[in-house]
Amino acid sequence: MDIRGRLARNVKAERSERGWSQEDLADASGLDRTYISGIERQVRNPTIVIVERLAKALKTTASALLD
Amino acid sequence: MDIRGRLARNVKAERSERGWSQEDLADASGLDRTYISGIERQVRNPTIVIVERLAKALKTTASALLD
DNA sequence: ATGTGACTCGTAGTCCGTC
DNA sequence: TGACGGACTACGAGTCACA
Repeated sequence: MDIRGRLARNVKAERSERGWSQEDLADASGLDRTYISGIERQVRNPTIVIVERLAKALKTTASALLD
Repeated sequence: MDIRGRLARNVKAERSERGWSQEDLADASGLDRTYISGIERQVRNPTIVIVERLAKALKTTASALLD
């Protein structure tokens, strides 16, 4: 599984653990809802600054999201 | 320290642990020497795919580089 | 051996939608 | 609720000459 797959898996896991929709995460992170969708479908290659924003919204770390 | 700072610190640490120049890392990762320089000076905001390439060249993980 | 500015080109990331 | 598309702007990828 490549790095995009791992990010997708971890974001989905953290998000549903909170019972959040993609839109909830979009609001919490200040990112676009379609962009969250793209990350989870592995069609996006985000920058590390974006991964950090996701991590903060999900109360975890960038490292954990890429594990 | 933000995520770019942590990446810069960890790349520098792993690189000098191997006694590698920026150019050695550039060769091993297939990236340009000046691009490596930009990452270490925190003027770049690389994508996760780039971080993965650096991690492989340094025989570590993307997670570790962002810790 | 490294820092830096400038550049082209592709894609990151946003916003509007429909299904 | 989420997949997916089109159009758009901003910025990252990748490279060079020079200090």
